[in-house]
Amino acid sequence: MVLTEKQKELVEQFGVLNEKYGLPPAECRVWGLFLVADKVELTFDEIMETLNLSKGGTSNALKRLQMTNHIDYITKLGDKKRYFRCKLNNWTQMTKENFEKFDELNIILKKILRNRNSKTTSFNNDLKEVTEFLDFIYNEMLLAINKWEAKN
Amino acid sequence: MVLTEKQKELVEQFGVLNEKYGLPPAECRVWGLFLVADKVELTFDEIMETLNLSKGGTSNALKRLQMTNHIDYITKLGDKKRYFRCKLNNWTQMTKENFEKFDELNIILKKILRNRNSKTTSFNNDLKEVTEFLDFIYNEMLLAINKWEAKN
DNA sequence: TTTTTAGTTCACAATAAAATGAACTAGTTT
DNA sequence: AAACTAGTTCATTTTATTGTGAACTAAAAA
Repeated sequence: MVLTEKQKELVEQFGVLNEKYGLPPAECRVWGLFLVADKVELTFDEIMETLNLSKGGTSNALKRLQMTNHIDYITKLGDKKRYFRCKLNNWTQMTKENFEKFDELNIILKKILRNRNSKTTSFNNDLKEVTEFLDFIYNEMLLAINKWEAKN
Repeated sequence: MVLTEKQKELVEQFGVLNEKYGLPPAECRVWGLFLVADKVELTFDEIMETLNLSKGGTSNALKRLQMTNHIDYITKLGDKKRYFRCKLNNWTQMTKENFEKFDELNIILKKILRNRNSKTTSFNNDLKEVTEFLDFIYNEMLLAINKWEAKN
């Protein structure tokens, strides 16, 4: 499979952004490839050759993308190859999970607040307000996702 | 400054969580220390000694936390030392910036969508729906933050 | 039953990120 | 001006993360 310059550029842009969130470069590129490719089903070798990855690297990236639910694969009768596909119907779920992680921080902040020395009143009040803000936002997020799901 | 076991535990928990978001361990611990400490103003040496960090490491962590607007410092007349403090009044701003980053991904997805081969109709429609969902959530987020700011 | 195909695993190499601490700067005190 | 204090910088080391490719497994074809 040959990518246009534009496709390559988009794979890299998508990659760089996701690397900022801690994904390994190879995994970002594979995910990006699925998003820009002219077809929907990609084989192991196509991915490996198009992105110039090693076998191990390709295998690892695909494994991780499956574990994180970004891709899956189908098989075809009388054909040993796997046909990998990008899943796009899981973004509300993914986003929800993102907000759960956001909430985890708040959970720790609340624990910290409960254990603080009561003498630092002003700081404690400010921290309390932060946790209330985060509670509020988290809740609004869940409402927003519900609203979207009701509409669609 | 001596931390209780509970305080140490909270620093580590806060640290591990933030490391997941890509912050260096030392920086996470310094930030955490500010959150659990029994006092609000901490000096360079207190931080360094309490967390067993090197001078360079401490300096670097403090620099980064200042750049990201999590801490600042005050000085006192006839005293060369800096008194570092954790800022808690910037969380709505921080949260807003987080959502901007979230929106960056959507911006790339929209670019990708515009460049896709029109033959993969179903995939393209799914991708379009993802971008619409992300648009919707981003917008709801901004509304939620405004709502909070109006209330407070 | 040998060979080919499709992919995984894993020891190792390459690269990148973080921490260390000695040498430095710049302000203070003596 | 010498000595001290508070913190920064930066070359080096330490540690952790990624990627590589050869050896492997397991299924299918010859």
